[in-house]
Amino acid sequence: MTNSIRPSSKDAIIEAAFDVFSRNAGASLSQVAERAGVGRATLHRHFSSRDDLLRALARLAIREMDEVVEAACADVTSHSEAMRVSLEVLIPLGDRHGFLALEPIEDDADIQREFDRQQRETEEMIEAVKKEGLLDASVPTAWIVQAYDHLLYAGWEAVRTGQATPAQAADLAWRTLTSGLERKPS
Amino acid sequence: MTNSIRPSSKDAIIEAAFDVFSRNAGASLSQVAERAGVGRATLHRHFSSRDDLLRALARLAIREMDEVVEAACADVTSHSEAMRVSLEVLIPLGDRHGFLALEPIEDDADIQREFDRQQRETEEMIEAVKKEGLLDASVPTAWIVQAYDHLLYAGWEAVRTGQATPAQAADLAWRTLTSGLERKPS
DNA sequence: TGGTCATGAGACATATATGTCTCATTTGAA
DNA sequence: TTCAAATGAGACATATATGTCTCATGACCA
Repeated sequence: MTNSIRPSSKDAIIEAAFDVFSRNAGASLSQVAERAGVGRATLHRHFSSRDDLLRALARLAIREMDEVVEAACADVTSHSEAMRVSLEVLIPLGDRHGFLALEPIEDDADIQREFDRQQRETEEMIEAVKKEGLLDASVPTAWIVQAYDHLLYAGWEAVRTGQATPAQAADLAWRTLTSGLERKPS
Repeated sequence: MTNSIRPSSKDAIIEAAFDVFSRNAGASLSQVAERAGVGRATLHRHFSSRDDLLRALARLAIREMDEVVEAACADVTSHSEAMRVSLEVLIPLGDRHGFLALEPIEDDADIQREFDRQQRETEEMIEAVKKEGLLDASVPTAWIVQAYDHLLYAGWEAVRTGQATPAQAADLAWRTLTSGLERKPS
C-alpha cells in the first residue's frame, strides 16, 4: 500500500478535533494537535487550514449521522420506532451533534444544504410520528425538534460524564420526550 | 452625580457580550464592542482584560439568575410550583444560562463555588419535588437536572428565534418535562 | 541493508487579538 | 456658556494563532 498518508494519524486528529471543538468552539489547532498526540505540522499536512479541518469535520459528522440512522432504521416497522432507534444511535455521536450545533459553518453552501436537509428530515419524521398517533399533533413540530435535539445532547452528556450507558441515556431521553418524568399513578 | 463612568455604556457592553458569547464562546472583543455600538477602547476602560469581562459576566449571570428565581418563588406554596415558575423566569435569561454552560471559567474559585451552589440548589429542588410526588423518584436526579437545563435552553432558543413567547416556551418545556409530548387519550 | 514516506520538532513570516496610550470630540451637569 | 468626564478613533506594541518550510528521525517495505 504505497497509497497515501497513514490513516491512523488523520483519524486521531479528527477524533481529537470533535472532542476539543465540541467543548470549546474557539480552541486553537495546537490544542487539537496536542489532544491527538500529533505535531502541529502533521495536522497541517492533512488539513491545509482551520477552515479546511472544520469543513471536513462537518461533512464527516453529517455523513456519520446519516449512516447510523439509516442502518438503525433498516428493520423498523414504524416511524415511531425509527424515531426511538435514531435517538439511541445518535447519542454516542453527541460530539458530532454538538459540533454541528456550535460551530458556525456559514460559508459553505454544500454543508449548509446538507445540514438543512437533516433538519428537514427530522421535521418530517416527527410529522409522521404525529400521524401514527404517538405524538400530540397539537404540539408545534418546531418545539418537538428542539426538545429532541436537546434531550439527545443531554443524553450524550450523561454518557460522557459516566452517569449512564448509551442505552440507559436513550431510555431516559425517550421517556422524557414521550411520557415525561411525572410519577405515574398506574 | 459625579460618580463614575456612565452606566449605559457599560450595560450595553454587558448585554452585547452575553449576546455574542452565548452564540460564539471564542468571539473577539472587537465583535463585542461593535455589537454594543461602542469603541474597543471604551470596552477596555470598563473591563481591563478579556478575563475581567468574562468574570464580571459570570458573576452577573449567577446573581441575576438567583434574583429572578428568588423573586418568582416568593409566593409559591410548593416546591413543584417553585420549579415551574423558576423555569418560566429563567427562560428569558437563556443567554446567561448558555454563557455559563459554554464559557469555561475554571480559574476563579469564587465563581466556581457559586456555580456549584446553583447546581446543588437545583438538585435539592428536584429532590423536594420528588418528595411532593410530582416527579418520579425512580428517575435519577442527575438526569432530571440535565433535562431541566436543556429544555430551559431549548425554550430560550424558541423565544430567540421567534417561535414562541417566553410564557409559551415555558409551557412547552414544562409539559415536556412532566407529562411528555405523547398524544394523551384523555 | 537501503530506500521511501510519514512524522516531530522547530524556525520563520504573517495575521489577528489584545492591551495601552493619545487626542480631538461629545455629553451632561453646573 | 463652561467645564469635567466619557467617549471614539486610531496609533502602537505585544501576544497568540496560523500557515509554510526545512531537517533529522523512525517506521515500514523490498
